[in-house]
Amino acid sequence: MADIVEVKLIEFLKKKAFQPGDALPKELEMAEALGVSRNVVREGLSRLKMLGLIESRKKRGMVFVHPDILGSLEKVLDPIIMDDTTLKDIFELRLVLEMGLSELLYLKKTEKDIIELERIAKTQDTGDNTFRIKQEIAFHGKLYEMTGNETLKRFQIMLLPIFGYVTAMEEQPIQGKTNHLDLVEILKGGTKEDFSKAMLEHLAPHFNRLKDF
Amino acid sequence: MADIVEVKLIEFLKKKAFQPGDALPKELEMAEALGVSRNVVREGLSRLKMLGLIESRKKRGMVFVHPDILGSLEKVLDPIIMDDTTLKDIFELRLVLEMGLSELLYLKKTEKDIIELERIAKTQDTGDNTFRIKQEIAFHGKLYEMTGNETLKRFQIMLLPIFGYVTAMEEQPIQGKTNHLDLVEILKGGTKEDFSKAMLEHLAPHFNRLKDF
DNA sequence: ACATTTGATATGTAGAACATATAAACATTA
DNA sequence: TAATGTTTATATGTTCTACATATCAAATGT
Repeated sequence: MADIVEVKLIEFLKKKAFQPGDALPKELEMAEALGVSRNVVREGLSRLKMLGLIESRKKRGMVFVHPDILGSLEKVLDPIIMDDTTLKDIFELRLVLEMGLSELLYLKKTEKDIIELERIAKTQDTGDNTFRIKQEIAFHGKLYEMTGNETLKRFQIMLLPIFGYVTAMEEQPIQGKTNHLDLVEILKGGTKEDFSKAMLEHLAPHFNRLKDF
Repeated sequence: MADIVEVKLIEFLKKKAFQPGDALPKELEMAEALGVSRNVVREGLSRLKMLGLIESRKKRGMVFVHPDILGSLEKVLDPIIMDDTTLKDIFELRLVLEMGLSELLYLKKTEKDIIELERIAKTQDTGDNTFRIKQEIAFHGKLYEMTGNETLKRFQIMLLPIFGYVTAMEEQPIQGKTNHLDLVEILKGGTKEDFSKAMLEHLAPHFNRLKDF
């Protein structure tokens, strides 16, 4: 019945429209008000703490903070403990994000970004597989970074293990016929539509993989 | 220091490669093994329970289950308690998803889906604002549903309040020059590229909104 | 052979006690 | 007076004990 307390606490926070830094009632008061032991209240508070909704400071009490919405997701987004269906869903989600990025990229890209992106793309692709993956991560990570959307970027980083897990299943990595340098060239002078098309070609091997699931 | 216990428990789960249904050691054993009181262990377990990593049954003990990765996100994804930057990020994320959907849609769409989608789109648009929003939700919700990706669909549902909150800021709703029926028509006979373009036009008012933040 | 009772066991809840850190009030000194 | 050091009250952190409750499993009775 700590679940109930948890829900009530969250409702309480939303209802009162707390500002960051505002202090919550003390544990004993809550326990009394809800008719449960301090122990149960602490369990509820502990969960909110993990969700990043509150922080506790001795003597001050619990204070409300703006939640770190991705914090909790981070803890469970691990391919080892996920079921296969969700794994596929997440893999697909990543591809959808990647495809949808074009519009934002063309809104926000700067000269400086593109130069940096080109530098990353030009890094020699040795035969080493772990290096290739690193380079892949760097390039696509930079794309997300260019959007200036921190949440999006963090989300992408969290998705990497999933991506790695799925792609690691195959021995011989299949390259799309459009590579990173092609993408950079389009970003320099081409249209959004060209970029979308090129990105699709670049991701084609992954889209094909969806059918195997 | 329940944080430490939480991390250790999660590590433990990942390390042991638990199968769903497997029982964890009992609370007292863990407490002893970790050198803390049963209370602290319970706090940690309580958090895992909230993350959907474990379920507890009396006498049986705690059993591992495949996590509901979006469950925890659901609890904190509320515009009231989010900071403005994150709010904008999430709003943007939704647009990115919507734009990236085309590829999946063209992979998975069926005759039946399109008929249903057309039915939704044809529902008369009365002047009523709340109705218009409902209809908007129904249409775009159906698009996500058509992908067959349950995680994606759930995610989209969670994003709705954010979308509603942001769009509610303006009094007079601005319609894009491409409407739902146009999109359906393209889905019937047009190409992916046409669809992407049309979707962009449809979402144009929202993309414009990004500049105001 | 089947239904019932009983007991053992692991989680759930409660309450008291003490530890610890710290904000605020108070006292001390230059 | 202002700066600094000390005390004190207080809210969270941790531990321990006791009991409630549900349920699996074995013993018992029909």
